Amino acid sequence: MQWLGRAVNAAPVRLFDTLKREVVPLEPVDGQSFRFYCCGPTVYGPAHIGNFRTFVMQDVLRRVLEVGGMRTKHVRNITDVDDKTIRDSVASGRTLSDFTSEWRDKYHEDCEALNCLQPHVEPSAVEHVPEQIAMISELVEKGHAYRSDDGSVYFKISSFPGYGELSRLDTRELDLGKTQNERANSDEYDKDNAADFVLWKARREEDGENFWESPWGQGRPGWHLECSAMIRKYLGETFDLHSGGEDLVFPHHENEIAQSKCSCGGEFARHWFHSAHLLVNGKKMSKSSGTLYTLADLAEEGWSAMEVRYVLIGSNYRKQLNFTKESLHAAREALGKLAKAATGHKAPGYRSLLKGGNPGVFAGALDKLNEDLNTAGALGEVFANLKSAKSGDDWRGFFMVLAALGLTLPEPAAVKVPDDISEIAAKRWEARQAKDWAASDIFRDELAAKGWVVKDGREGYEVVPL
RNA sequence: GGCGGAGUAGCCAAGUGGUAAGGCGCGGGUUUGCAAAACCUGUAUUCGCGAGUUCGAUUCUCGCCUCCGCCUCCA
Repeated sequence: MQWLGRAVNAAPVRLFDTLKREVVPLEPVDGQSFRFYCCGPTVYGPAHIGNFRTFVMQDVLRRVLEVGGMRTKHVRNITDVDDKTIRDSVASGRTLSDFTSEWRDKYHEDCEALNCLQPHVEPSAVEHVPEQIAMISELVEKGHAYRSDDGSVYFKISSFPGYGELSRLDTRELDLGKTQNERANSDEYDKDNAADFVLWKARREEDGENFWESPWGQGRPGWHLECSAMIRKYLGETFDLHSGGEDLVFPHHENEIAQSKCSCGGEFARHWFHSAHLLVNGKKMSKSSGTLYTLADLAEEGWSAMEVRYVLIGSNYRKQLNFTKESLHAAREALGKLAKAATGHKAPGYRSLLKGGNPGVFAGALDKLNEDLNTAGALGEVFANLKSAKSGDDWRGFFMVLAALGLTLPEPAAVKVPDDISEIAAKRWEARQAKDWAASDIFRDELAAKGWVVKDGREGYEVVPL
């Protein structure tokens, strides 16, 4: 095992495996590094906080593994060719790459603001079309896929007995009758079986110039296949873990398993990690109800990305999270409390924390994280032990937990106070010294009217924005 | 209709077969000219409802109620 340091007494990291439906220990299959794949964003618009719940939890998983002493190889793709990216780029009169690169860059900015570690590899779907064509060819050759009359290629589900294992399709009841009718009416598909899914989509008028040459004619790869091809290239036929939002279990991940196992064999993903969706005010986010928040939306209201992150890790990843403004406020207060408690203690760099060590009174918090990423439990442990943190080990442990959670503490207000404001504040202080309470109160009201509030201390005062 | 998940104090939320972490909010106190801030402190005899198993259940079993999500190339 290529262990880095390991936290003293740290338990091995265990995680709920969506496929096995139980909490299992995570160990790298190659004994070197834990290799995992995350389904990344489709870059056709700004990512919303629901997307980021998934990405942040994946980031926490990686951090917990690394802080626990394990090496990782993290691959997360960018989906930059699919129905939506093509549709919207054509509509805006821009080239696909020009259009998607704008949103990809914005997404990167958001990831950085949320303190998400960069994946080691971030492959773009559009740059791996040859790999995808090669995989489809194999599937056709092996009898797992067929070309339809219009030049599309479909995966033949009946050729893969294992289909449906991840999503328990055997106990599900696919409403095939309904599906078949819809498809028949839509005149869009030409499949042997209604459940067969597309690997290669034949070129259509509305796709514009977005097509590639293939053995089956001009067209473009199907969405499900992109991930399979990139995984094969960067992680191989058998790797440690695959993750994404819970909505991807079926059909996306189910289809990936079918494609990958049928084309190249191997075990594919040994473990599956899915995070539940985020709700806003108790309901599914939606544009129409105005609850589809982006980081930019929340920043306009004064909320920082770190406050958002705190909310996102505030509850169990397997449960739906109800996001509210009140929870953002609670996050702000909690982060401020942590920052205050840690005053005078400098956070070591992330890499230096990976050397392990004795986490002192915060060992329990790390244990919580190691047991199925219990982020809420870990935060509870942190607060419960905050007052008893004394030694160097204790504070190192404190920062190990924060590093595993990916939290950074707010700097003590580095706000610039305008001259006129500080002048009024100074006058108020003078009045107070002279015990001229009437004048003092007038100055205080004046400051409040301009949006500032004074905090008095024993030796002096501080002016902060309201 | 099928599948999955959830119901714990005003809100968010952890957890366990042995009697409820933590955060926000709120109450009280110290401090303050009064506030704010800060600090101290209090805050669920009870874990949706009803049975059952057990010495004992919030935690296990069964039934019921309510809510949410998925089954449309939405993380």
